[in-house]
Amino acid sequence: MEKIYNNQVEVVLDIIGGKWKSHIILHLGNGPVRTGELKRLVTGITQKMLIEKLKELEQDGLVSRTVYNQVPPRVEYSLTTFGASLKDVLKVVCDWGDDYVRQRYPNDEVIIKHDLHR
Amino acid sequence: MEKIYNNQVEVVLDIIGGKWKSHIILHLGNGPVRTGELKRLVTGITQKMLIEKLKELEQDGLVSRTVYNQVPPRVEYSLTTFGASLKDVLKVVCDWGDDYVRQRYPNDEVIIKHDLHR
DNA sequence: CCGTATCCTACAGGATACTG
DNA sequence: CAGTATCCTGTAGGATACGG
Repeated sequence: MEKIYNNQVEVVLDIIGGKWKSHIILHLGNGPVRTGELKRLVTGITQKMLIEKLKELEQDGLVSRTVYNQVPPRVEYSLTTFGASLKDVLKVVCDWGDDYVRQRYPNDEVIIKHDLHR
Repeated sequence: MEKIYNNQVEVVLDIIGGKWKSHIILHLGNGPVRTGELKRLVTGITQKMLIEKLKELEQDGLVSRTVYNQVPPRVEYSLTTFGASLKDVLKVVCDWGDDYVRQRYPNDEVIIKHDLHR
């Protein structure tokens, strides 16, 4: 069953679109992160959404999941090569978003909670 | 009333997210386009969605709308400076999406209807 | 600590018909 | 030709509770 997109941007939107995925990817930049730590980093996300989105990112080849057989359980997530390259692209997007907000909303009408990349 | 985002990527997703906006922006690249022509270019979009998304893009400062007082009515849309710069960013996104699809789905499991930028 | 299962709600997106 | 007004539906996302 083929997937059909109008253009390549839609492919990327399908991968990082929605409320949480970009935030997750940007927090996976510095090496492996445990599930609980990630939940703490991605402010406001529920466990259900975190696991769900991580699973989707894994299926799309952007995130790898490592399980350590120990008690208590330990699971770590990190970016794959694909994920890392996408993160570089997101950096470009971030920079544009930054300029956009600064120029268009110079008086804090728009608030960025986690000001990344600058 | 302030808007709050987790990161700058969300700002951009708010602007170009959804099913149609990226497609519209990419088609507004080559100068002004009339409404009807745009509807023809953006395959499958309904009139309601087209107008709705154009209005949102205009409010976000990415698209400008020019009305010519004549009969029959003539309305043209084009990218603003902001819109044009965003289009350059989308080009980077497109390129990544292209590589991604080529490497991960080399056998046409994924189809791009409008193969842009290459 | 990590993941799953239910249930629920809001809203993006679509079909269609109408106006100037 | 360009735009508006209704009505409808699928699904992303959230609250909550449970299990290994």
